[in-house]
Amino acid sequence: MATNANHLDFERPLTTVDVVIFTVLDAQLQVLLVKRPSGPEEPYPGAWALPGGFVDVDQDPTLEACARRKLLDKTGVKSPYLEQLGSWGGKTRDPRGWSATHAYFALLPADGVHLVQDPAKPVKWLAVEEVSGARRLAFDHGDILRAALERLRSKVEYTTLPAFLLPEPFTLPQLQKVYEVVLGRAIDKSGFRTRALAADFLQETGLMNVGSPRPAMGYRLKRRDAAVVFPRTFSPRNT
Amino acid sequence: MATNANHLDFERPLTTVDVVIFTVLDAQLQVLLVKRPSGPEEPYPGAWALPGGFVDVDQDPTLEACARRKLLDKTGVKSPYLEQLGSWGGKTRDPRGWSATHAYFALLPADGVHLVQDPAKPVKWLAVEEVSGARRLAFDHGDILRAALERLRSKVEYTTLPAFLLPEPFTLPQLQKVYEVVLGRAIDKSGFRTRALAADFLQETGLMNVGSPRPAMGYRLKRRDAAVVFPRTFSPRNT
DNA sequence: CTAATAGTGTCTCTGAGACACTATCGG
DNA sequence: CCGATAGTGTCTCAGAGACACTATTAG
Repeated sequence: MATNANHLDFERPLTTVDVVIFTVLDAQLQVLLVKRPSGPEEPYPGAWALPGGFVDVDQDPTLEACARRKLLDKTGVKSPYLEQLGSWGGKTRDPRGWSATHAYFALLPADGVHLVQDPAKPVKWLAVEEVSGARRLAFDHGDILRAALERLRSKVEYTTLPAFLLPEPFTLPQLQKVYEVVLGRAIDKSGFRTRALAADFLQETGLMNVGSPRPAMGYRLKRRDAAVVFPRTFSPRNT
Repeated sequence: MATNANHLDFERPLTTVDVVIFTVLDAQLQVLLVKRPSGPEEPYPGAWALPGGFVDVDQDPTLEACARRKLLDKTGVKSPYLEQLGSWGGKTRDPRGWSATHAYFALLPADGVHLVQDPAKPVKWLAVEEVSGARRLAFDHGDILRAALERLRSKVEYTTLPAFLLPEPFTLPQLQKVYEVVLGRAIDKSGFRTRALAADFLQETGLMNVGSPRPAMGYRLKRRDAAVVFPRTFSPRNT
């Protein structure tokens, strides 16, 4: 560490990873939130925030591994759909100093999750519509959530992403419901079915009885590692 | 800084910003590269790399401002099209320690650029096809460049992004050439024109003589701050 | 049988691809 | 007048939207 190594001797930003975890519960799109602890030096004590935290240079080999660790910590889920969302960094976003966060977003079926409660940091699902005004999130997590929602809603228009929000096997009517919940509008059944089946990403698993009069065909994903892209987007006429 | 503040007392990753700067020059898509300095403690001495470097917590208010600063340093260009690409971070990507980089990508017309040469760090344009095999980039910049290319090529299919690669005013045949260069294939003229004009993102600036027999209408962008999205993607039949 | 949900068939319309055509310039 | 480039018109076709239709179950 002689003359020339001092060029690393400057202040480094704080580095965190945050994860926007979505699911569909009670026919609503929900996001996982964690309550900030209330120590004297803690920023935003008691406020709700996205799950996340500092990168641990000893424990985390990569950013994505760090995101998966945080996800596993809170939900017990090992391999959900996970995608990088972007990064947010600046002088003022954290009162403790210049900080940069790497944001990921994850999709998972609600039934596979046992929320891991820690008395110091309660965890809960909240419908995304409820996050607003009074219920502001800590840091710039409101911005990050908005960006995640925008990304999700835009991708839902032309990919099979919503399938990752459902436990397998699922029926086409169930899948359509999820599309409608995320998009916030109704979709034509016939078009939806043609499109979904033409995309060739589903495998039949036999008829299922889901409490509705007529049983429906059950399906599971051919591949759980990536979403499939439709040739065109959904979009109502006259818009 | 008593009992409770020590929780910030751990090793922080190195934080950098890198910018993938594209232009079209000599009918080729080119990327700006900087030669790594060759000090004794420098990683990848003499190798070509993306322009970038450490975040300066005193100088940079945000990540994006940091990217713009680096861009201005090398090219003298103040406000090109700039978009976040993603982040790459891990234990092994930089021999100096755990590091995370925030990558941006920029599009600019070649004619507006005076490359700012620094004897210690030469700068040059290189056609993206030339970056490969023997000409490996420093760090994981090869991966970052690949991701930027993928993002650019995919967006070119359904947005007006390539317009940011041309000096204004430009003609539709010129714009079409840029699309073809980026996509690496020919596009039908008639379809291209209908589509471009229907997107309503161009403003006529009068006929231009560009050395071809017949003068063509010149155009400039109605808005330089964002790309416009087409209703469908380009894509040849039978694919 | 009826109600309710699953699943299909048919018509239309938009917008892209292919390609032949016309228009306008320099020499 | 000719060659070259700018710009237009016409046909077709894929795939989404709208919506009426049939199928299968529970009670």
